[in-house]
Parts: sequence; C-alpha cells; structure tokens
Amino acid sequence: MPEPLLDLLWRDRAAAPVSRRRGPKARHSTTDVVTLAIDLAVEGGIGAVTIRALAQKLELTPMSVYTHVNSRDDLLVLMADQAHGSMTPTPFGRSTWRTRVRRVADDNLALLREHPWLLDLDDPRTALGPGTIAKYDRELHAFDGTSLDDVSRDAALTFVLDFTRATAARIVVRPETGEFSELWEQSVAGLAAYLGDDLPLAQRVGRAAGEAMGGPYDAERAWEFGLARVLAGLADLAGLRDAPPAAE
Amino acid sequence: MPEPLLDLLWRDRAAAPVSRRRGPKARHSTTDVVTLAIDLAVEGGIGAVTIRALAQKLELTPMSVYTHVNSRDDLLVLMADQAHGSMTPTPFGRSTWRTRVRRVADDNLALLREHPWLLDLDDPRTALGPGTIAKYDRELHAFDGTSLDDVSRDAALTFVLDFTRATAARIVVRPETGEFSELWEQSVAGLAAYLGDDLPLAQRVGRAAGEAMGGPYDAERAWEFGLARVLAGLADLAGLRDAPPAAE
DNA sequence: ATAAATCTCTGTACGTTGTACAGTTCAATG
DNA sequence: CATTGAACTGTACAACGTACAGAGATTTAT
Repeated sequence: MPEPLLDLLWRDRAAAPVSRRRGPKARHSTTDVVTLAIDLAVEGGIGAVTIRALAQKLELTPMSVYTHVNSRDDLLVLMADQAHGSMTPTPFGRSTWRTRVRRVADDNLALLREHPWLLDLDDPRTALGPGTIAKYDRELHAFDGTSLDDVSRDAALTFVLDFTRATAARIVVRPETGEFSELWEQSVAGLAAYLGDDLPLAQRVGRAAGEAMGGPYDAERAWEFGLARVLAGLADLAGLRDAPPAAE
Repeated sequence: MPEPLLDLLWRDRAAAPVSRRRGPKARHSTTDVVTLAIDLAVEGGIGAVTIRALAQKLELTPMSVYTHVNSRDDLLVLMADQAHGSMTPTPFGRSTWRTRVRRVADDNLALLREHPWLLDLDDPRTALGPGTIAKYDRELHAFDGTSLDDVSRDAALTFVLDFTRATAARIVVRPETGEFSELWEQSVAGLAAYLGDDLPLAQRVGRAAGEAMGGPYDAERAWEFGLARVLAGLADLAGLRDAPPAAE
C-alpha cells in the first residue's frame, strides 16, 4: 500500500528516501502519476481523471494505480499541490501592497487559466501540501510592511483569493462545459415569452450584462472592476498604508 | 417525456395548463418531486440526491422519476430555482445602499445555511428560472438611487454574491463532509515535522488563523471582515452616494 | 544458499451510479 | 369504440471507484 497522503505530498522532502525498498522497483514515480493525471484534467476536465484513464496513460491496469495512490480523492489533492508548486510567481520587488496584491491576483488567474480543473476541486487537505503552503507563505508576504495582525492578514489574503477564484470561474472556459452563449441564444426566445414585461430591471440589466459578456473585452473589464473593488476595500482597512515594505 | 427544462421551470406561470392531458394523472406534481429532492439534499448533501433515492421517497421505481424530469442535472436546476424562489427577503425599506447590500448578503448567507447543497451546484441554466430571476431583480434594486450604469450594477451585485458564496462555503458545514478541526488535529504533528522552521510567516499566520477558526466567534468575524471590505470597495465606486433611493 | 519479508502489479468482481429502450396500463379524444 | 399520448415499470448497460486475493520480483535475515 502507498504511504499516507501527507507523506506522499512531502515525498521530495522526505527524510529517509535512503535504503532501497524491497520488491520490484516501481515503473513510475509518484510525480509521473500525478503529472499524467494533471494532463488528463487539463485536457478533459476533472471528470476525465478516472482511475481507468490514468491507468491507460501509465500502461498499467486500473488496480495498479492504487499502488501509487490511495484513492482518487488523494490523487486530486496531490494534483492540486503539484499545480500550486508549479506556479512561477511574479516577484514582488519593492512595490506597494496594492501592486503586490494585484500580482497575487494575476498570478492566481494565470494558474486557473492553465489549470481550470482546480476550480472544480475543493478539498481542505490540499492545505497540507508543500506547494500549497509555499504559495500561502509567498502570498502572505504581499502584506509585508503593513501593520495587519496575523488573523487579519490571513483574512485579507482569503478575501483576495476568493474573489480571484470566483471571477476566474466565470472567465475561464472549462474544457468539458459548453459555451454560455449557446445556452443564451437557445433560451432567450422562450424566456422572453415567459417574462413578458415583468421584472424590467432584471431584464434590462441582464440584457446589458449578457450582451457585454459575449464581447471580447468583457472578461478583462469584469476582472478589473472586481480587482479595483478588492483593492479599495482593503485600502479602507486599518493597518494598511501605502508604504513599501522595509524589513518586516 | 417531460417538457423541456425551461417549461418545467416556469410551470406555474405556464400559459396553457387548461385541457386535461391524456393518460393517467401523475401521482406527484413536479413541485412534489423537486421538494422531496431538496429534502434529500438538505439531509445528505447533493450526493444524496440520486434518482433511486428520490424514487424511493416518491414510492416510484427509479425510471418513473424520468416521467417528471429529463435528467438529474435538470432536476438540480429545478431544485436551485425552487430554493431561490423560497427566500423570504428582508425588505429594503428606505435604507441606504450600504444597508441594502448588507441585507442582500445576509439573506444569501441565510439561504446557504438552509441549503448548503447550493454551494456544490454550479449550473448556468439556473439563471433561466423564475425564482432565480426574481431574486436577481430584487437584489439589483439594492443599488436603486445610485447612478451605476447597467453593466456596473450587474458587476457590483456579482461582486457581492461571489463574496457571499465563497465565505458561506467556509462557514457552513455541509452534512456530508467532516469537520475541519479533525483534519487539523490529525495532521498537525506530522506536518510540523516536515515544516521544521521553514516558512515562518505561513506557520505563524496559519496557526493564528487555524486556532481562531475553531473559536465560536470566528465565523462571524470572518463574515464581518469580508463584508466590510465589500462595502468599502463598493463605496469607492464612482456612482455610489449615500443617499436613499427616491423614485428610480 | 535458502527463507522470509515486502514491494509492484494483476484479474476478477461487487456495488453504485445515470439512463436507454421496450413495453404496459390508463384516461381523454377522434 | 378505436386511437392517441401520458404515466409508469422492468430489464439492462456502461462507467465508475475500489475491495480482495494472489503472482512475481527483489531485498533482507538466517
């Protein structure tokens, strides 16, 4: 049986990879398995990550996958941590907290663009992995130089990342789902018949927002709108000043 | 075969419920089916909403459920719309946009407390239903009296609801998932061994936030923190003034 | 050298899921 | 009274995660 999830997550930093293990050596490393699983997820969404499909990619039988991973849920956590660890963060340099928060948001959007399947994954155990923790540490440093206490710093980062994730979910097209515009065109006629002249505000605003949604600039506009709100909201927070961090 | 999803969603407002249909009358109304499905979801999470379990509640065979609903995915959309329609919104009265936005957020939190399964549902077709559209209309009115244009009004509401949903997901305990504290206690020892003295910021802040997370007041504090950020962020928006709405 | 231990990998099989398909029964309509 | 169409049912299939019992390989203990 494979090691517990925590040890698999930290397999590279493992203290004792010495003494060769007994039995035949594995045909694939854990990282291989996780990498191929991520490939599947990128191509076909998280639903495409099946034990059987992964086994085929590895040229193993389905059950042999369980030699490397305890369960599909564990595999998803390993994938998420590896994706988090693979980020190439924009360095903060000597910037203010505003531009640093912006970079955190942008980097996360880039991550979710590359790995849309992360949007469909919500396992708290991801927080146990080295990639995720390193990401957490790095992003917390965006608030260096401010006088936020620890709990507020965590809350502020959470606030930024929640926005990022929610907005990314609207921007990024997941490979398995169809375009929203199809649904819109297909339903707008019948919907209008039911709505008639009711709820004029919803109809007017919905139409305006719906039409803009198709446009090429809208995704970026929605992103900018929200990010500006996030920054303004944080700026109002006691403990945030516009000074670059000195030494923390 | 049942009617298409759009017609099922608007079944109550349907124009022609006249002329009795042929064949035996249905043992259950669509609303019955959806209501029982919601019961299942409230009790056991969205994963407990299986065709077979629902059939049992209805005293039907599994396949008979498809007389009322075209697919499980359609059923989930019907459930979401019914839940949205069942909200008892706090009236806005003569308040400022700030308190109205607060009410929108609070009402949505209440909704998600009552129906945590909504957090695990993300189907754009929900937007086609009368309950969802009525909710949208009502919540858009929170910005009456401001000079936001239509697109910004939609974006502002989206911003509020995204925050609400993300924070609710952290506050509300879904019936099927275990408590986070269990995971924490179970892993903290091994994790500390791997971490050593690395990433001190993440360790310190994570510990502070993690300890607070258990406490009884933390959920509300996180909610208040975020909501205050949301309101401050929106206040910074051109077009928002603190005047109560006059006539819109 | 031999035996024991323990690893990788496999084949079979089970339970659960959504649902396609071919009916059967029943009430309203021609 | 025959026809039509709706409600309902039984059987069946494909896909899923994975439990379990073993086969073979390789290191360690004797």
